[in-house]
Amino acid sequence: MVKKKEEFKKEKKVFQDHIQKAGLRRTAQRDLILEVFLRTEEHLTSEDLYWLAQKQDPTLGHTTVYRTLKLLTEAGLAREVRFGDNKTYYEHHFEHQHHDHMICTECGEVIEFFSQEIESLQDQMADNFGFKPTHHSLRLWGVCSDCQKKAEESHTAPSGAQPRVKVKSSVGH
Amino acid sequence: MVKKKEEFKKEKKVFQDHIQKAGLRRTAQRDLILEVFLRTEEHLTSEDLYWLAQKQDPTLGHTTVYRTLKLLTEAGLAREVRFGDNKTYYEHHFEHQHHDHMICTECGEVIEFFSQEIESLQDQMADNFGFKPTHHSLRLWGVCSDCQKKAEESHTAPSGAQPRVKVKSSVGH
DNA sequence: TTGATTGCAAAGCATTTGCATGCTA
DNA sequence: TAGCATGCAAATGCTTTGCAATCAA
Repeated sequence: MVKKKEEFKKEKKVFQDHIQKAGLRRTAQRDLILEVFLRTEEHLTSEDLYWLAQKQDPTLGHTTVYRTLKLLTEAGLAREVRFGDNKTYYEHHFEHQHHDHMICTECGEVIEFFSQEIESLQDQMADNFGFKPTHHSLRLWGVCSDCQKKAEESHTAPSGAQPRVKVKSSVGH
Repeated sequence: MVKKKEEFKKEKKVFQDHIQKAGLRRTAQRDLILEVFLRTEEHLTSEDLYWLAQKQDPTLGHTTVYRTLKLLTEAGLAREVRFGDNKTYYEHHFEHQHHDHMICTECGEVIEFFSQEIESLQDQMADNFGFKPTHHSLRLWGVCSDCQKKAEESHTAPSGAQPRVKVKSSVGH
């Protein structure tokens, strides 16, 4: 894992600025958590991030990760998302275009998508009610193309019971 | 509170059928919980429903309400919804057209809306990814027209801090 | 009679909080 | 030095589970 020194300069500045503006303090833990967050492209929970960062600083505590992720969200670097398994996931938000999610209820894969038409219709709809939207969340649950193929291949009919959503995570614990 | 004997006949049959098909048993508690649920038009939590039903049967337990709401959901009578305050709300689902929600982050009001155009675009979008959607959730958070007016009237600027979503409930405890 | 159902208490789980200690600015 | 940050343990809040007693079919 090569450390590119010049990477994430902008993001780091955003965080430093936010910390300064809020009268907070820069700490080694916050730097580490930001670094690990920026390096990881997947959606991750506080727990995921804890295990990743903990490798670099074994003294790190869960609490600090929770608190720092809130800070990153306030700074506009992260965004909280929920996929239905009752956990809070975080994704990159800085200079990332807004997008929505499709969640496969078989394998947990998360597909990001964006539709300007849907966005416009939402705004229009809100307008009809005199409602001033600040943010929104659109999620589609269903079966991704891979899992559809797998279901066809295995001639045994899939169990009728609907599985609880389980979000796939490539983060090893 | 007048009890209309002939009300909710269809819904009750749906529940009885589901119970029978699943090899379960009809009980006074389940009947009561269903009755109270059907009578209440608002979005309510298991806790809300517990307090309402508890008036009629003081021996009723929280657990039974939780379990019965799951049953109602399986039977297609109820639908789980979340508004961002980390609680599970239930709304009527049987013969109710699918709809989405706008949630006022000032007063907690929940506005239901429906747009066939948005629905179609979602399906189209899913199709682009070979994704077979089973259900979805669209929520807009923002400020309702009433709260906008109130903000204008009180010349004192509203606090900049974004309040946590608090869902209004007209259910008295 | 038999196995589903109930309600209590206890357990789970993700997240938050209190507080003594440690550390930035 | 002041007071923000940390990390542990304990608390929280919603929801689920274990289990003995009860009840529907």
